[in-house]
Amino acid sequence: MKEEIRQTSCENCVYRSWAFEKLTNEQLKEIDNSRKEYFYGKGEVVYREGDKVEKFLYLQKGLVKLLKTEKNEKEHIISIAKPLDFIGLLSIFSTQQYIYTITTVEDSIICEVDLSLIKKLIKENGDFALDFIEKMSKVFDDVIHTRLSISTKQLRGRIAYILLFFAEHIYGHNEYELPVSRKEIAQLIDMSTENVIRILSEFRKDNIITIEGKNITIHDTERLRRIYELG
Amino acid sequence: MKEEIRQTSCENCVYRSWAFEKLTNEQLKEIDNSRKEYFYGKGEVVYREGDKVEKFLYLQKGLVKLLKTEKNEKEHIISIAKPLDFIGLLSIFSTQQYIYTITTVEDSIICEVDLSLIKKLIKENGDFALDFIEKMSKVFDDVIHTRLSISTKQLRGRIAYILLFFAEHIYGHNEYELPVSRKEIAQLIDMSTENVIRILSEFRKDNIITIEGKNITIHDTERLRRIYELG
DNA sequence: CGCGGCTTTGATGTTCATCAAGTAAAGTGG
DNA sequence: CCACTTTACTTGATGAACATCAAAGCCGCG
Repeated sequence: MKEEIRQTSCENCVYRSWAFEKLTNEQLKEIDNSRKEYFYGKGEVVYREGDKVEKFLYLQKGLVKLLKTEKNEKEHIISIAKPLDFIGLLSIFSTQQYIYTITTVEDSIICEVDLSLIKKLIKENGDFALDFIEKMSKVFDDVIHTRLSISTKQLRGRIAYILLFFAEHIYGHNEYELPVSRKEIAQLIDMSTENVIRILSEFRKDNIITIEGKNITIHDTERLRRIYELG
Repeated sequence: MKEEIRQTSCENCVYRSWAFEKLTNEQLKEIDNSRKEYFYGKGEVVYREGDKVEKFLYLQKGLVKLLKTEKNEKEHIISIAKPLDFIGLLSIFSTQQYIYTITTVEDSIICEVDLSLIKKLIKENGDFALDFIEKMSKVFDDVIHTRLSISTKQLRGRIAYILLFFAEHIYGHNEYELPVSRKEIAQLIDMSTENVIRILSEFRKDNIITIEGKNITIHDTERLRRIYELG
């Protein structure tokens, strides 16, 4: 279901005013020429652990997850990325191979640019390079902050976190359709699927949220935030 | 006990052949001029959460820890850095203030360079910029990999990890003096101090290690590695 | 319509933090 | 240098938090 498409040009892309802000028009054109744009249906694998890193990827639309398979076969979700998050960036500059698997969790559009071109532009354009470093730094900070938030909290706090994460970071609404299964939530925040369900039910009984299948409505954001902060 | 010293020049520094490999002699001289070198005794605070970020730091000698204080007052160690690890790097390019506290765990020598100078050199020297990005990427990968290893394992696996970490990553010997207290180990790998002690004792009873106060000797590396890998 | 995956709830057992209490080691002031 | 205080270390006992197991309903899909 992966298929190449070409809807927009780089000039009008949201990334223009973000990652590629510092590029000259010439340089942006180079990107646009090297670039391939792909549509992926929900649940498709974009790259697999061990695949060779040759492309710089960015998510134009949709939602993806980065996951790692443990030695004991368990899958573990590192992070969920939306457009304007770098994806796959965690390793592309330091290893030859992907160390995470990237999978879509919603229909997505992903652009690929030759990594060698990005490297060339970093060398050529100092402002771009510095901007790039600053954005990398921010992304990494976020990931580490998140992992730390999760690992130091107990289950109720983690569920509160993930509910707020989708509401505030991903959708910007208190009412949304969960793009992931209960099991995926469990993999993301280090707990068992059963307990994800149990605690969601608790929150429902306490009138903090409403659940109808995948549809979540948060009624009491403040209370949820307190639960998150107190762990 | 912090005091300014000046032992070496950048030209002979180990960093020369690492972070600053791609700089010209001219540029390296700029670094050397801007640079201040400090000695810190064991246990001193280098920077505190909330301090303004103005300097790029690197550890020339010694060992430091990065820690974060939770809302509930608990301290949590993010990572332990040795020379050639970037320190404080996790945030210096994305925030105005340190989001971690940096403390020495052994006597250390730390160099400071104006961050604005590093930024200037990144803009001027593309090879340096790219090299810098690659090294950042690697450091971040390591931190994330470590956090993930720790959070998905149970206590025995975590203790095995930390014992191997010091043996292989920090000291390169199976016999070493622990630079941190049991409590600090607990803060680093998310468990209670009591259980750190209990599991160390178990490993001793099983003849995997010998403990004499702070002195650790690993007898059965392979068994430790199995414990680490199986969780 | 039946099969497999997702969801839900209850019951059970394990892992782990916490509490308590005591010993050893390491600073601190006179 | 010794009494004193504090901090680090250690072991056992208890209970809470959580994973795991089991069983059943639900839903989408071939």
